[in-house]
Amino acid sequence: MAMNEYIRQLLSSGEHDFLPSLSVDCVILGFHENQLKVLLLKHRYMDIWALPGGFIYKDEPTDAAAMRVLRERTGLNEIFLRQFYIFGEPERSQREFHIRDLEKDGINVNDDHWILQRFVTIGYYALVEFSKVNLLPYTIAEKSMWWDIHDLPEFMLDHRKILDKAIETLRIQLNYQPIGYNLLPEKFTLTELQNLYETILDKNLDRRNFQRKIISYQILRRLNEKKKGVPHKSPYLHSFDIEKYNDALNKGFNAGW
Amino acid sequence: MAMNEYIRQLLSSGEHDFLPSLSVDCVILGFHENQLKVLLLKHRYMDIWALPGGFIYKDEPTDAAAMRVLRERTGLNEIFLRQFYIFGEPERSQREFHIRDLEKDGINVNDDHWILQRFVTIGYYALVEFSKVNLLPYTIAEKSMWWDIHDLPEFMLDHRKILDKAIETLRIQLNYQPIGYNLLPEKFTLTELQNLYETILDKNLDRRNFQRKIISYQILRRLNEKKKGVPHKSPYLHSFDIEKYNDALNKGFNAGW
DNA sequence: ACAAAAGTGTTACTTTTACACCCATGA
DNA sequence: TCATGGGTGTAAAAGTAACACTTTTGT
Repeated sequence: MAMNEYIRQLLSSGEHDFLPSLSVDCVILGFHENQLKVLLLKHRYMDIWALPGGFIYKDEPTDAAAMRVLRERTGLNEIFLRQFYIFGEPERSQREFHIRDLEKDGINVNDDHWILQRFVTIGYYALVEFSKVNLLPYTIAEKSMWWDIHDLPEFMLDHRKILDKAIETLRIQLNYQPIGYNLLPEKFTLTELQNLYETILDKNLDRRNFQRKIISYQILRRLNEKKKGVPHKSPYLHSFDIEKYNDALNKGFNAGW
Repeated sequence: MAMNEYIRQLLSSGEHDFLPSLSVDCVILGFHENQLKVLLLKHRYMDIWALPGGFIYKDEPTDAAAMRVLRERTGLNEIFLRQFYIFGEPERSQREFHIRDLEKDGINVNDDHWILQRFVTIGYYALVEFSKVNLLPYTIAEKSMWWDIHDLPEFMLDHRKILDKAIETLRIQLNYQPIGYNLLPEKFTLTELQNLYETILDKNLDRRNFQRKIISYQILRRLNEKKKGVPHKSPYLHSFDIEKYNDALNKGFNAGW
């Protein structure tokens, strides 16, 4: 079985290849059918789910490691990726977790094996365009799947906490940064953008006020094109003015003081 | 020489005691004479300065490690401490740095010694009440000193980048969080608080507007007491309503959306 | 023709900004 | 008594919030 082979390989070469004690975990968020989705991997023996994560090569920047994990899972490159927190509690449970799993794999490891050591994990979140993602096969997990943010399964270890922290961070950043590029398709309607905001904030916004405000940021271009095939009046399509969008990402809105 | 002894000890027991590849660095900020100050340690052979940093014990939460570093340097406990970024580039220069220094110490280490490996560092910032700090002797540095944020020396490695990132983070957080507790004495004037804001933001604020806004947050109590011995009209003293202050820390101001 | 989302403006209210005078104190 | 920072209010401007009707489209 490929998975088993993969694990054996990882276990034997990992100590040599990877930074010890450190991992990355990615909260990969996509937007689909007006709902925010997160990509999770199923544990190989239990019906619990984990964030896609991985280790860091000894000469690899941590950001690059997170990007690599992302690429491995989604096939996407150059997506929006940002570290948001480090989870550095000594998690005792991880140890028992691994031992139990490896036993079921028919693999024995020494008690001081690197995989059993404590890991500090760097949390990254990524915003991806749902429609562009092809879930790639992966050897370490049985299955990967998008989950609605409002309807989540049981999580492995503290991964629920990591996800919650990512969304909390995103919610705060919404107040001084634009969002949407990488989460929405190239062309989108203002209502779609508003739905994204509403989903992240988990509250309703007034349509006209939302439009006025978002337009005042000057990061949008209204196209001479309307969305076709929708059951009602055709809305205008918009796209981001990527230069101004990136400007806004750097400078931020709402100085406050 | 105590420093040398300390280093030998650290080098020999470190691999056993500490998480490999990971360190913490603390940006310790204090406020004094209306200026924001940062605590730096002098390198033992060169006239360059470093952030106080340290390693993480194998069973120690990363936050606790940062707190410990802080305590070792300032004698303070229970201060405001927050992780703000991870610096995870493979920094090649560190290696040559250590080799050169240890040579001067008359210490030889193997090429694969743990101290020569790549370290990912977790950046923490701390806000401390300047007047309460007693700079404690420390064996690894020749000298420690408060530096004005606007007048800084040459830094070791990428520590300048870490400091800049800490201040940038602080500046952003000022827009949705209160600040001042732990940086100001128990009783302070509104002007002192305003000076703190002005220093962090690096710009001037209107006195009346500042007061109106800060009072509207309802985190302050005006005391029936005035500051004495100042060369002009005695200003009222204020203190934080710590319950409301902490509430505000959790909930945040300026929702924006 | 009907149901449903899209487009659009105005008014009241709140918040922010800009600005100036008198007062209290120590030197 | 003088110099200096402290205390205080208001008016104009900007921004935010609340709200409703007409248009367009697919069915």
